[in-house]
Amino acid sequence: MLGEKKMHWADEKAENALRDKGRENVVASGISPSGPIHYGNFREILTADLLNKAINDQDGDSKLIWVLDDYDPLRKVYPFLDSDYEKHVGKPLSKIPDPEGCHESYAEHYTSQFVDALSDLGIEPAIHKASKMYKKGEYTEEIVKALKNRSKIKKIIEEVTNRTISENWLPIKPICQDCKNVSTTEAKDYEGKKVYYECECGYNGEADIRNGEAKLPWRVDWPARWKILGVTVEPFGKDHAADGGSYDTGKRIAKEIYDYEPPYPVVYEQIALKGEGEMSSSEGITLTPAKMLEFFPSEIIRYIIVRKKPNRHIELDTGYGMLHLMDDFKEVEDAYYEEGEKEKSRIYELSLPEKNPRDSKPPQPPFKHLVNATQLVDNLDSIKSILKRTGHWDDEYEDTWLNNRIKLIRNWLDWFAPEDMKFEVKENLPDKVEKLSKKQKKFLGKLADLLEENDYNDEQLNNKIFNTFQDMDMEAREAFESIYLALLGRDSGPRAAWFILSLDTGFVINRFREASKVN
RNA sequence: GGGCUCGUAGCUCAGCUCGGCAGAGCGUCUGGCUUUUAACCAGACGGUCAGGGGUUCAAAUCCCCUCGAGCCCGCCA
Repeated sequence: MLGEKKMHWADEKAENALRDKGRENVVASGISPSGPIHYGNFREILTADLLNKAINDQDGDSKLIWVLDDYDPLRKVYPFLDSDYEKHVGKPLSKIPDPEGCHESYAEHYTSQFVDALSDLGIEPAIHKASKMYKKGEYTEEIVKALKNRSKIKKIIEEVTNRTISENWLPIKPICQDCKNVSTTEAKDYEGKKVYYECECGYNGEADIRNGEAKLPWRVDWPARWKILGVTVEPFGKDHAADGGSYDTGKRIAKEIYDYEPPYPVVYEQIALKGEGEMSSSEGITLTPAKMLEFFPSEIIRYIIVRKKPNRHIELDTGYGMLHLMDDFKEVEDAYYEEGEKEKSRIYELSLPEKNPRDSKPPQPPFKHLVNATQLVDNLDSIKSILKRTGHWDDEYEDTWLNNRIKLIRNWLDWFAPEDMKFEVKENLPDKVEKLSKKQKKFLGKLADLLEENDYNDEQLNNKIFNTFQDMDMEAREAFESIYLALLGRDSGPRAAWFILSLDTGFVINRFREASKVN
């Protein structure tokens, strides 16, 4: 792969990381479970996964970790929370009850949903919970160092961010033993492993830094964590990357305080939902990977992110966008199996949740076709026969593939499909039949007669339809339009003969008669 | 105040790192499949590369400015 003219962005960055950091790498993601972990957050860990994979593919020795920041305080009562969560604002997420009562804590609840989806999407990071790391004393050495170097750290933050920090500031946030808040405490002094603090709740106490009674503030926590876990590569959002942001201060704190080279950074852009704005749990604009798995094939969920460079903004369009995605994905799939463009083929490999693509090309019935078939008939065999008729299904293909795809499409139709992609056989005579001409009505009447007289197979009915309108000196379009207007209330539809035969014949006869009698 | 990303065909975008004839898919239109389409095949239409200036034999690509869209940072993480 090295030396190829076109590499995937993950391969380029992996090459850089290997050059800067050597063969052994730890790729970290640092998502915090402050609410439903959405697709925008997923970009971070997928980016990390891709880098990890790409490094290993270039003969590196890399592992993927997720530092789960569950010691982060709840910032506010998010729209999805009950108002009585007010009392938990400021407490670490691991110490707040699960809003739905099914897990040990708030953090646990949102983490576990996400972790399940991750494994379906082929990502299995080693998880390091910040709460555990603090409680087990893994941070002790770095906290002590931070406290000792408090004036240096203060100076770094002041220089990089151009702000002034109060003279007696300490780089430590104790968790109030009384009210459990971390955002309302102020460290006043320290001695050895003890920090003396005051809390807005009125409690004054001391915190032992070895067992999770205090945490480092973010700007110091991050570099400390790099050192503790040996992080060499880390993707993070542009919020951290802004001038004077936490990567800028983290870089210097890592080098000057912890004597550690900061990780190779990969900055990624946010993901927006078309028409709604950037995803953010605090705004309630969220689409989680777990939810997406109910209507997107898993490889597409990865593909959306894989195909874009991390610094490109992504606007996720779950409506028409789905059609584009499916078309585009076919192209990269073809590139892989037919030895097309290297970069596309690589995008395909990286999009699959599985380690390796299957030996032969998976089924590729056109998405729109499948959407139509799914709406037309309701069972697997009928859908299969529609696909076979158009040459899009092979008996060698597995039913499970199709079953799964149909399930996703049904959900998509219910939730996101644009109206003009949907059709349904109208229960009652559609209003649009008033568009029918005299001739068209007569034609429908004749069709009703024919259906009444005899049973037909699809070919026979198709021929009858053609004979009928040709005898009447009608245009094909005119004739078919009348059928669709009567049944669907729209002027086009699925192949008429097969469509009619998939419905109840008595129902169709009645409908055609009714339509033929409209004034 | 500072920073980032984006602006290329009706739509979604690639191309920009490293300058060399403006591209793809979808849509549309036309034709084909001796029988319709929202299957399939072929072809066509379609662009002041946001605007202006500069560098260059040569600029979508590099530099500067302007406009427009979205976002981020300012002792929260």
